[in-house]
Amino acid sequence: MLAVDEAGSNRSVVTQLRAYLAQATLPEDGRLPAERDLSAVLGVTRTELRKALGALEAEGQIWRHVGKGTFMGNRPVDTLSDIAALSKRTNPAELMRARLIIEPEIARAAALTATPMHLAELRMCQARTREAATWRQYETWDTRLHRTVAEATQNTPLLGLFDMLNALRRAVTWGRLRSNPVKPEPDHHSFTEHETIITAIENRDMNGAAAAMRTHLQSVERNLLARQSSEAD
Amino acid sequence: MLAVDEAGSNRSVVTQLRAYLAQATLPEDGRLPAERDLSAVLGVTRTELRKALGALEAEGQIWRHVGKGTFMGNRPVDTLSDIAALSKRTNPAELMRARLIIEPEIARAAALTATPMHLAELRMCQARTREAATWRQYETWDTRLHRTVAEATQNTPLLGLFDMLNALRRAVTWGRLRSNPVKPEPDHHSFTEHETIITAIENRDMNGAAAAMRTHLQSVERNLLARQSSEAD
DNA sequence: AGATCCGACCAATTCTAAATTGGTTGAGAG
DNA sequence: CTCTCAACCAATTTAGAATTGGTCGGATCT
Repeated sequence: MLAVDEAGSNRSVVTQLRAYLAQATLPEDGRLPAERDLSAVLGVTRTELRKALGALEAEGQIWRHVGKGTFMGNRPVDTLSDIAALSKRTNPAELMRARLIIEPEIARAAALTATPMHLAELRMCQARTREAATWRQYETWDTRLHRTVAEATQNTPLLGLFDMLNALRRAVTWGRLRSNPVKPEPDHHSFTEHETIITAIENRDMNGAAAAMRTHLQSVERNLLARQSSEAD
Repeated sequence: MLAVDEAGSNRSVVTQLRAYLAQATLPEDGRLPAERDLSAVLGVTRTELRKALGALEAEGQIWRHVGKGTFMGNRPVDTLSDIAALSKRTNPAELMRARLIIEPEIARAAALTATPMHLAELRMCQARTREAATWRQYETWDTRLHRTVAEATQNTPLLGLFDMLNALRRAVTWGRLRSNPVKPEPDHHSFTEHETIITAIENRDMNGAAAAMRTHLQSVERNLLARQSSEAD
């Protein structure tokens, strides 16, 4: 009934559990048997086992989750890399801040590594956006242009990050489509801004590419805010 | 039997299909009924319908995928945001290049937005890494320190990108764990480098924070290469 | 003959229901 | 009082059925 006694009885199970963990060969992911099974193997009550597991969890040796199981090692940080979950916790303004931080650096890297093939595709996308008869077509080629910049870095992880930002953008902007059905006007700001970006990349001007991309995104942001304020547009 | 006749018969189904698409109210994701159902609704053969769908797909109005269905709009770019798929197409060197591009910018942003709470947590993580008795513990707090920098940006998408990079790192490094069981030495390069990063963030020195983070990552990279060359270590 | 229709089948994907898992509660035994 | 045991709960995984676009071969019609 004394605290010492409780600790004592628990400690024996804990040590027994520690011995088991040291000896057992558990699967790649470090998952150990279910509590019901493990209690049978160790010949202890589930209640007892759970106390011992609780102790090990408290000292960070293991981590548990309902429906998943009990695992050895550090609990993995709950990764926010899920687009759907992420899109619910953010907003267009925050997303634009992230884009302003990331995409200029992607453009900078692209200026260093772009191949003639990439440059040709950039030029083609630029031409297609000018020819676009509808906003749908414009956005198709605009998206591809920006993705080509990311591809030009020739860096797979970087391209993955860019895709994630893009997926987020679609998820966040979801619902409020472009209300304006007319096609983009020939003096749309994006045309000259795209031109500046592509030229900088062609000239291997890393700082110029980053600056041009930043300017472009700020321009897009200004446009979004303007459209938001005048609802009808 | 002439080519014109074929085109003529197809065109009628195509126009019928176009009319249906213009009139029908399809779900949020733009998915239209299954071919077997749609053919019944339009009163045409599935073969005929498929020809018409093929035409519309060719001109980019719709896109199809086995098991998924047929959808209106542009085919979504096959996003590389899947960690597992991504980790197979990349390598540690490429990943480190991406980190060198992204993480300094995260540190720069953090220097601008970090709250006293974040600074306190950074200091705590730094202390914990110094106290670490094993590499496992060291890595736990090192990881948390770097994530706190990302949290300090107070930007959800940016934090998501950071988590994605981290998940990638774990996936790519998978298999070759740290072979050295001894604890980190007191003069480990990371200690002073972390100190420089945290100090810069405390001083709201954005350029300093970015530079310190870049230096730190380059140091880690050097370390990795050295360990790789001397396999035994 | 030759195109078309029809049914069946295939592989990729989604949907659904059962099984599993850690966490919790309450009655009863010691 | 404490511990045990069984049942239950919600989160998660798993496995199998159902669905979907794509394909093939024989039957049918022109």
